Amino acid sequence: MATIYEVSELAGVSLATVSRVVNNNARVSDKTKEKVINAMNELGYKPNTIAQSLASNRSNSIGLLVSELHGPFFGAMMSGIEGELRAAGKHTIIASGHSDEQTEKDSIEFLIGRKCDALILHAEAVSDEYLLELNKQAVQLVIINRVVPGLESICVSLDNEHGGYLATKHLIEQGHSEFAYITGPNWKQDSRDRYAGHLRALSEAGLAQHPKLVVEGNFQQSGGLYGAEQILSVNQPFTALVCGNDEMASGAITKAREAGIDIPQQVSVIGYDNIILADYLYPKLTTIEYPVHKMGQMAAKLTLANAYKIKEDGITTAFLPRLIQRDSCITR
Amino acid sequence: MATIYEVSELAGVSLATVSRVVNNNARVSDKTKEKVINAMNELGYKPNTIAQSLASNRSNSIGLLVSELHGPFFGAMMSGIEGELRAAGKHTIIASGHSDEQTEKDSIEFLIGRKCDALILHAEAVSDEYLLELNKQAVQLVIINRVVPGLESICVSLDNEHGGYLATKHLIEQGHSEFAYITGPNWKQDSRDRYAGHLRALSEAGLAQHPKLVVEGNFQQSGGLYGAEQILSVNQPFTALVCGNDEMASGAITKAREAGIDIPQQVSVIGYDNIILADYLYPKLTTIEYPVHKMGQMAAKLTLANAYKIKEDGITTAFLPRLIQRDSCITR
DNA sequence: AGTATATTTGTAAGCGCTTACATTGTTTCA
DNA sequence: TGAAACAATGTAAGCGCTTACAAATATACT
Repeated sequence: MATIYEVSELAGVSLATVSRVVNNNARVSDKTKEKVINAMNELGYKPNTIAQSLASNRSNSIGLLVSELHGPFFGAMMSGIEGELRAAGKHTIIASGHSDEQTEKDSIEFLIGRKCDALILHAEAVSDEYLLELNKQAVQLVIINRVVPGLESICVSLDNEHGGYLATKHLIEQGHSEFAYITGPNWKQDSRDRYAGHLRALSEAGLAQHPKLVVEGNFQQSGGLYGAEQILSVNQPFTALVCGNDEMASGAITKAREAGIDIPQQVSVIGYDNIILADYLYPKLTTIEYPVHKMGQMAAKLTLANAYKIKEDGITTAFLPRLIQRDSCITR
Repeated sequence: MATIYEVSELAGVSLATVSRVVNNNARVSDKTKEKVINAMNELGYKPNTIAQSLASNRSNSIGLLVSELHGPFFGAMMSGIEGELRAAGKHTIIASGHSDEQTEKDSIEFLIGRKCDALILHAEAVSDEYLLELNKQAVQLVIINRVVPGLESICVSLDNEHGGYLATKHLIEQGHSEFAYITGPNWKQDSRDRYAGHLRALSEAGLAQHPKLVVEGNFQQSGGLYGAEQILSVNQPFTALVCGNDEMASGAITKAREAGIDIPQQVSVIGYDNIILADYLYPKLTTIEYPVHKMGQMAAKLTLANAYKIKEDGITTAFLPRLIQRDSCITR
């Protein structure tokens, strides 16, 4: 691999001049620039980005921490972020945290070690204090899907409580009064928020949640399978099932169908997230939209604005969920 | 951030000694090692991985090129690869190529520029020649889901032709003789291979593919929607629909249902890949298993073996697909 | 023409590490 | 006891770039 030195030799200029044309950040006469560019082409020169990073303490790349590399939620998020950053000529370095505190910390350290210019974090397991501390250091931070008190301006989030409220309110308006609920993992804030919204809608309507009809799931299809099984086993009647997310709704529908229950005739089901799958389930899933792709884009824009002072307009950090009506909920 | 120099000062030893204990690659007396470790802890020292890479020309990280960051196929692949590499203490740097030649090249260059010790590539758009050339350079390569002549030993792949054959053969055995087919993009080798297998099964049974009943899709749900629409519009009877992958099958089923066609009573549908979604569709989708997660793991193992001489056993590069029977295909 | 000013280029000191080689200290054994 | 062999540590030269600062050259103005 050719180095900047060889280019400078061939072009008959100094290292500094080559560096200047590579980075296009200082005046170089057209004549010299041309010589350098020719030399670069002839040698097939590609800057060593590692050396660039070490010398400049910048890397033109942004670290992204997600919980998992698979699944529609993170897929859409990564995709939204990467697309936006790529358009701005920045690279994305992705690391996964597996919702585990130590793994999240390791990954964050890896990203910092790789001299990322900024970090976009979907961190679930580390504490607020840790994030506050991180923010105090030089790293530019954007936090996605979480609100850390004191860091509101860099937290891109959805009002999950409101979404939970919307879902249940919709069902109440459709005449339902007996609810089952499959939550996400209770240690996750978004899961708790969604459930809180559900309870608020209920109490507003003078209704209550039967405790035997709420079961903790895992935000995955298997959790929906399991949750539906539990709920059906308690022999407590209900006409609507609220799920913490679409994947669990999909599992629950499958299990209910196996049990001979007709969705939505006997039980209405509502999900959360509006992942692409929702539109292809049978029945098509009524759900709450989580604009994760858009939010990813926004997180990226915010990062670009903060880390590179690139002017971006229309920056919002607080997103509002909305109801997507399809076929899995019907009037009672 | 503390540097190795500060650690050496505090511990009262030389830079070299600190480096030795960090890398644990040369004899250091226990006493000295302890002093150094204490100093590192006291300062919260983390090696600057960029500087390490530059100096050592290694990075303990492996570059991964995928086509997209979203979607169940790449999700499972990334997940399989990353898990295996993480277990070996290596980091994964992911870049996406968007099935575009220039973008793939850019991303590969980015990964090389980041001094990845090896590359795992899901490259669809670059030529065989390009990959051969790349392989000649110092970079360790593993290619996934593609067989490049001359590079067989580093290509982890599935016999797509055989899978296509299995799918159609299964339907033939179930008594079907009139087939519709929604292909993936024709420029993709795996898509063509699957279709070739379909044709082979057909001709083996003395059957032929009606040309009006084959339409080119895009490997996404929208392609299934579109494909089914096209096929239904030609008014040519068929009893079985073979889809190039599960996502298109899901779209096709949705569209067929909208058209009032009962799946599988009127038309049997088979997919390909066995993505997680297949098990949650209604009817549950009969499909061909593409063990992408396993193949990802295998690609990672192969990489570890080649790039770091880590002994791994049970390395195979050629995978065989198999039929997964569920509810979307019935005997005629 | 001579000076002041702006533009272009070069020089050289790092960035934080690794590692070949040199040096010093410690054993071993004839 | 002293030379040979080995173990532990230090020295210093890079790795391929960026970037202050200095130097050289071009341009403007009186």
